[in-house]
Amino acid sequence: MTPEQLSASIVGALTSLVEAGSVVLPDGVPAEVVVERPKVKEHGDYATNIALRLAKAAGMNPRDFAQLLADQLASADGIASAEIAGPGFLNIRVAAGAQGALAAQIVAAGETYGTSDLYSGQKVNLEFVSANPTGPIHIGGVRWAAVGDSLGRILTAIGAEVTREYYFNDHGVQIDRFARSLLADARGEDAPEDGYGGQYISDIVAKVMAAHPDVLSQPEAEALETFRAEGVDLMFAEIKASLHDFGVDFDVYFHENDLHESGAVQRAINRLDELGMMYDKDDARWLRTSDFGDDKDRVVVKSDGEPAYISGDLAYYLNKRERGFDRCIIMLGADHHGYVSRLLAMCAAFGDTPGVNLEPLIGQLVNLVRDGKPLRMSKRAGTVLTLEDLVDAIGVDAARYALARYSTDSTIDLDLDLWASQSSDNPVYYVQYAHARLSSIIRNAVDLGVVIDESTFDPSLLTIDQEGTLLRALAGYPRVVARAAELREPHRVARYLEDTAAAFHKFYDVSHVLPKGDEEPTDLHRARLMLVSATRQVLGNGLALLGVSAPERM
RNA sequence: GCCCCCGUAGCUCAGUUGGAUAGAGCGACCGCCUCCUAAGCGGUAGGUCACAGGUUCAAUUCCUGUCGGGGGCACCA
Repeated sequence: MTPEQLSASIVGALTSLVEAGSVVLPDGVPAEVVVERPKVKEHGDYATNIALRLAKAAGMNPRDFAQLLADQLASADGIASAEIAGPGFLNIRVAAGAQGALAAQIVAAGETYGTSDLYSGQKVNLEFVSANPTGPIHIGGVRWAAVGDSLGRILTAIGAEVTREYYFNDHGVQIDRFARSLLADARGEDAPEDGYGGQYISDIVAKVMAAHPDVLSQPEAEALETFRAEGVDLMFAEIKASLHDFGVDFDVYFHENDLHESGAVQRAINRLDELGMMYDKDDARWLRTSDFGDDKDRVVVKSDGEPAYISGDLAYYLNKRERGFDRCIIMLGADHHGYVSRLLAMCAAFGDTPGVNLEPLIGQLVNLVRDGKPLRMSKRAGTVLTLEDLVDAIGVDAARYALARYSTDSTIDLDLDLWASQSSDNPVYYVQYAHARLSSIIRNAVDLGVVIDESTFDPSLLTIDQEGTLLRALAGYPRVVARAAELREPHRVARYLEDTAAAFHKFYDVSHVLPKGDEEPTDLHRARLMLVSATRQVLGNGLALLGVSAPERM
């Protein structure tokens, strides 16, 4: 009995009541009924407030409505009891056998347990990180690497066809600054006022000069071009490698420069022109973004004839749509939130639906703390904490988990001392430890010759509270995955795993799964082993959605 | 001035179609290993859910305002 099945039973009961004429529902019977797991054990295995919600429309007292529903439900399969409580809640207890059967279903489903087809047939473009190739990925971008990649896995789990994409800003003045910074370093000069500094600059210079020993004797413009082209390539290779080591690989690395060189920018502008969205003023070309909620119109082509930054985004968005993506999700830091309204306006100007075809997600920033004091980063001074620094300090699993377990609406403080301490304070160990314990039980079961399959599994033997709680936690997994996907909130998966790991640890503490000593295996041992197998499957599936390893031993 | 996010236990944070007695980890205190991994479990202590109104049978949740913290408001990218 899963929450979905219970929901269906309640809908069935409502339908019966309506058909019998016992109740009148002007708006019809709802397609599904939300059931929740009560916080208090006395409130049963599941509870629903559907009687409270429908009573007014039915013109009935909520408790009377609930009573009718309870009587109807009492005869339904797998339901042990349904009681009315408070103003009209319905507290439901599930028959032991009906609940335990889920364990075998999970084991049979394996890696597919929790997946669905909610987004099947949808092509989703997920753009994240997209850090400029003027330096290593710093801590701000790492949050998006962890959250974005996890969101990609979660959307895939609900059936979407996901393309992970990295927009590579290799066009514009920041690249010129980068090239000038490299040249200055090669000449032994200080970094330019608006340039970049740090050890990584010197490292790149050394590589470029090794490949082009004569670069400093080239004319200025030529030397600058050599440093630009080589430097960007080296930087980009380094970024890709860091992300790969972090478990994040993109399907497409899109170069902004290509949009300008291929004429895609001009085509996008022409399209908007045809749609009547462009106008000329003060020698510049403007897009009517204020018609679609932006504060003001935006310059697309500057008065000097150069395309403004937004022109690349116009072309890039159009390009994504032409590649067949129904949904283009872009993950941006809070320092870019001011850009959201014009992106949405741009989407609308193309005649698309903002929030559907284009969906910018804003996440708050990550602060670094050391010795209780905030750490100031400066790109110019080179005091940047990079993705690799973070991984060196706390490892990939802890880093990914730590960054993915918080709502992206919250600014997070990352205490370097705490995370570097590798202490067991980190919740990722709690979940991983549960998985390792489960794996250990399964290994021992094999050694003891205890085997379980559907034919020898008696779900009605899983009767104690901790088994029921664990089973209900496992039953909730598909819904958590669906909610995490629809709300774009991977942290829900992490929190769910912590709850489920806790339910398992509590079960482990009170019930011994395997025979002790020379005890003969019983049906109860086998039933619990099935529950253990199902739990390991769910924790493993969930950790995979976060890109965190599920260790067999710790 | 305008826009976005946040304000819940000492700390870090969960809590969505609005529900019952407010949740977890860490920290503090007291317990539990002759038995499958003690990186675990049980218990105690700790709260005006920032504040004030409003909607509702019901508000931490929705609306308005105030205060506090953070981040933004270019013919820069």
